[in-house]
Amino acid sequence: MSAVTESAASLRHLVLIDGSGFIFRAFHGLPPMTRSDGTPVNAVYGFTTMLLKLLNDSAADHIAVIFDSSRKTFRTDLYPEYKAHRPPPPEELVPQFPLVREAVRAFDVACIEMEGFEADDLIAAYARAATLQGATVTIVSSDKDLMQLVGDRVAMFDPMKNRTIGPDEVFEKFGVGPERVVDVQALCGDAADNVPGVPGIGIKTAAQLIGEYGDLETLLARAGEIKQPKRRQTLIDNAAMARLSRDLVKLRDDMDLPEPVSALAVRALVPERLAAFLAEQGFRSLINRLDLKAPPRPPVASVPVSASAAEAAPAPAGFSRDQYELVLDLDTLDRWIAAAIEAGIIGFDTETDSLDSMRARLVGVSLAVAPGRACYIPVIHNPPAAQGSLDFGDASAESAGPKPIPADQILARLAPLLADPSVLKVGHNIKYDMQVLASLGVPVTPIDDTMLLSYVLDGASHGHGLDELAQLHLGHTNISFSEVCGTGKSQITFDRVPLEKARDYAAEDADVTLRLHQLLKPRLLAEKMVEVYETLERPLIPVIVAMERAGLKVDRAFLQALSEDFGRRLADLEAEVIALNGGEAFNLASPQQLGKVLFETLNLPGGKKTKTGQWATGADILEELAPLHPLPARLLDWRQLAKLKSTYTDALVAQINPATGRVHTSFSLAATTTGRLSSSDPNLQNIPIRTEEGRKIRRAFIAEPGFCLISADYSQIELRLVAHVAGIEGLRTAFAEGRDIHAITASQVFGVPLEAVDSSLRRRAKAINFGIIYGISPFGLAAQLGIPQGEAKAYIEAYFGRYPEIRAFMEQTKEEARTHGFVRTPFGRKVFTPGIKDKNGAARAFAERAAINGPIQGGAADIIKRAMVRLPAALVEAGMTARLLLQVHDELVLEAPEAEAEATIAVVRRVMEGAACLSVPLLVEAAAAPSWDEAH
DNA sequence: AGCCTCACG
DNA sequence: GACGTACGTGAGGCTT
Repeated sequence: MSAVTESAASLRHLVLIDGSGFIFRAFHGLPPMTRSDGTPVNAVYGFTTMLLKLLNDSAADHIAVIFDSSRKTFRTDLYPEYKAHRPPPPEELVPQFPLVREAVRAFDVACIEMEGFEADDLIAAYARAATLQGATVTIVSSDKDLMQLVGDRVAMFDPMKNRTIGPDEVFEKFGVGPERVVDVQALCGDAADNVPGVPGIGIKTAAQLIGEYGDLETLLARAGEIKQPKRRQTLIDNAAMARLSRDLVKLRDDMDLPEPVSALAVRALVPERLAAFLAEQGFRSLINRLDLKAPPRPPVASVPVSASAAEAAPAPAGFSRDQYELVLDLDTLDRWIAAAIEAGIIGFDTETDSLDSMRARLVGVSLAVAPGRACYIPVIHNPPAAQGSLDFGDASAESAGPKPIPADQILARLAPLLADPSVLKVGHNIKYDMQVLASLGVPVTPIDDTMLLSYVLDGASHGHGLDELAQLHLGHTNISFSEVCGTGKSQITFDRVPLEKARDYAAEDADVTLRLHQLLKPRLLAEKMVEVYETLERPLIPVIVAMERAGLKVDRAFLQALSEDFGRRLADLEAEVIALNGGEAFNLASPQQLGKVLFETLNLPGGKKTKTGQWATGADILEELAPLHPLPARLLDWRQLAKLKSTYTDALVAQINPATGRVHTSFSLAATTTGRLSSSDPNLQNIPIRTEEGRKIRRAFIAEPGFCLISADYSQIELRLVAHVAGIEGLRTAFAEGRDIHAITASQVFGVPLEAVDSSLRRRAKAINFGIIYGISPFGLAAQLGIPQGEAKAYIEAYFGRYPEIRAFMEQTKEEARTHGFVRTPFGRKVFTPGIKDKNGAARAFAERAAINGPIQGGAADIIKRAMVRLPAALVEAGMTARLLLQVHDELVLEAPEAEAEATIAVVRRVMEGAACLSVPLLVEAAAAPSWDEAH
C-alpha cells in the first residue's frame, strides 16, 4: 500500500497554519520578554500559545505550519521591487525564527518551507492537494492574500479575531468572490507588499470594474469603453503593470510538494519533548497550564469535520461557559453573593447603554467568583428593536419570557457586597463602573484594576483593553462587543441583547478580569511596581471618579455670544483673504489649497514641503511670510479664530450635560507613556490661555453662585526635577534661594551679572532650560529661538560647561534605557523607551530624547498624583468643603465656597508642596476668582 | 484612516 | 555628506 493511498483513507480535514504571519503578529503584539540567557522570546511565547490553542480547538486529522524560506522568491525575479521596501526584521526577532521552528517540532507538528516560494504558495499547493483528495481545508491566517484560495472546501480562520472567513467575508473585503480576488488585487495593488497595481485605483473601483467586465483580461481588452476619460487612459497605459501585479499576487500551487500530504498526519504529543522545550524557553506558566507531569494529553480529537469546525469546537480548556449563569431570581442572586463573600475576591463588570459614564444607565452586572465561575445579573432587559416595525407600546407580547429582578432589589443586595471591606472588587477600567454605580448612590470599595496593573507593568508596549490582554496573557479571544451589539447604524444598546447572549458576553468579561488579575497582580512584586500601583494609581481612581462627576460649570450664553462674534470676524477675514488672492475663492481651512495660493499663485519664496510632498503651511512658515505679503498674517488670524470656534466655543456648548448643566471630561489613567493623565470628551487640559482671544474661552469656566474657582499650579516643577534628578548644584541653589530661575541661568551660562540680564538673554536661557527637559538638540533649540544651529550648539556647550552634572545625567539615562528598555522616575514608575536600540540614527535619537524626558515629565506626573491622592482627606480634615474639578499636569482646579477660599488655598498649597521631598523645594502658586481665567 | 494644524503642559 | 529631530497629549477639518 502506498503512502498516498494510506493518507487518502484518513485525510478528511487539513489545517494549514501561516507560521510566518504569526511570528510577526506575536512579536508586535507582545511586550518584550527574554529568556534567562537574554535571548528574546516574546514571539516564541506568543506563537506557542497560539499553536497550543489551535491544537486544542481544531478537529483536524492533518496539520502543518508553513514558513517563508528566504526573501528571494520567483516573485523577486519577476519584479525586483516586490516587498523591497520591507525593512529587515527587528534585531530582537531574528534569533526567534529558528526557535519558533523548534516549537513546531516540539509539538510534533509538520514544519514546511521551500526555497524560492513564499509560505502562501505552499499553503495554496497543499490546499489544492488535499481538496483533490476530497478533504476540507482550514487555512489559519489573517493574510488577505490567501483569500483567493477560499472555496467550497477551503475556509480561512483568523485566530486573532476568532472569525471564520468564507466566501461571504471575502466578498465583504474585496467586493468580489474568491475566484476574482486576484484580478481586484492586480488593479488596486498592495502598498504593504509593494505590488504596484494601477495608479489611482483602489479596492472599491477595482471591485466595481471587475464586477462590470467579469475579469482582468476582459477589462484590459475593453478598457477603451470606460466612460471616465482619466480612468480609461490610466488603465490603457498601465495594462502591463496590472498583468505584472496579477502574476505577483497569484499564488503558485504547482511546485513539487516538499513533503507528501500524508506526512502531515496528526501525531500524538510527546509530553517530555514539549516540556523540555518549554522549560528551555522558561515558559513555566505554560508547563503548569498544560499539567505536563500528568498523563499525556490525548491526540487531537477526530470529530467529524466542517469548514466551520473551528467555530463549533469547544472552548479551550478552562474557558468553558458551562458555569456562566443568568441571575433572574433572588435566591440565585443570594447564592452568588454568598459565593463572592466566601471567595473574598471577585471579577466585576457592569454593562450599560452608553460609553459616556455620565449618561449611562446600568443595564446589568456580572460577577466572577473563580476562574470559569461567573454570572450575569440583568437589571434592564428590553426586547430587540424590531426592524421596520412601529412600536405600538405593546411590550407585553414581545417581552414575554424571563424578566430581570427589579432594579432596587438587585441594588439593595449588591450594595453591601460592593462596599464589603473583606471582598476585593477587581474591575477592568473600574473607574467606569464606579461612575455608573456612584450615580445610583452605590460606592465600590476596596478595588483593583487590571487595566491599571497592565499599564504600570507594561507601559505603552501594548494596549490595555480587556480583549487585547485576554488574547495576550490567556490566549483567549473574548466575544467581541460588535458580535453582540453589531456596528454602525444598526448597533443596538446592551439592554436589547438577548439574555443568553448577554450572559455569555458579560460573564466572560468578569471571568477574564479575574483571571488577568491572578496573572498581573503577582508581577507587581516581582517587577518592583508595588509602590507605584498602590500609592499612585489605585488610590487615584476614586479621586478621578469624583472629579469627573463634579464637572465644571460653563457660561453657555457667554460662549454662544463668543461663537457668534468669532463667526462674524471669520467671515470678514475670509473676504479679506479672498480679495488678497485676487478675488479667487478657496477653502482657507485646506492646507493643500492654501499652499498653492501662497507658493504657486502668489509665488512667495521660502516654500517648504512636508514629508508627504505637500506645501508646509504651519504657523511658523506663515510668520516668515508675513513681512512679504498681507495674506499670511490675515490667514493666521483666521486660523486662530477658526480653531477657537470649532474646537472650543461650539464644541464646549455641545458637551454640556443636560442633567447637571456642567461639562464632564473623561480622564484616562492608562493612556500616556510617561504617567501623565490625559483628558478627552472634551479635552479640558488644552483650554486656551496663551493669547488674549483664547483667554476669553477660559473666562467661560466659572463657579456656581457663592462659590469660586481655585487654581493652584506648581512653579517650574519639571525644571526642579531636572535639578533634583541630575543633581545640578547651580540650579539647586537657585531654587533653594527662590530666585528667578531663567534669569539666574542666563547670568551663569552667558557669564553676565544678574543685573545685566535683559529680557532677550532671559528668553534664550528659558528656551535652553526647556530644551534640557526635552532632551536638547542644537536643531531644536535653533528652531525654537530662530538662530543658526551653530549658535544654538554654542549655547548648549556653555550650559553643559556651567552645569556639568547635566551631561552625566543624560548619558546615564540613555544607558539605563539601553540596558532595561525603560527608565524609572524618582518614584519608581517605568517609562518605556522603544526604539532606543534602533539602527536608524534619527529613530534612536528620538528614543534617547524621550528617555531623558521620561524621568522628568513622569516624575512631575507622580508628584501631582501624590498630591491629588492626599488632598481630599486633607480638605475634609481641615473642615473644607471644596471639590477637586480638574488636573492640568502641573495645575489643580477646585471649586470652593467663597468664604472658604483662603483656608482652602492654604490646604492645597500645603498638600501640593509637601507631596514630595526632593533636594529642591516645591513651590505652588494659587489664587481664587469667579472664573478660571482670573484664578490662573 | 492618515495627515496637517494647533490648543495645552 | 545628508538626513531629520525638540517631550507629552487630543480634536477638528481636509483628503483619499
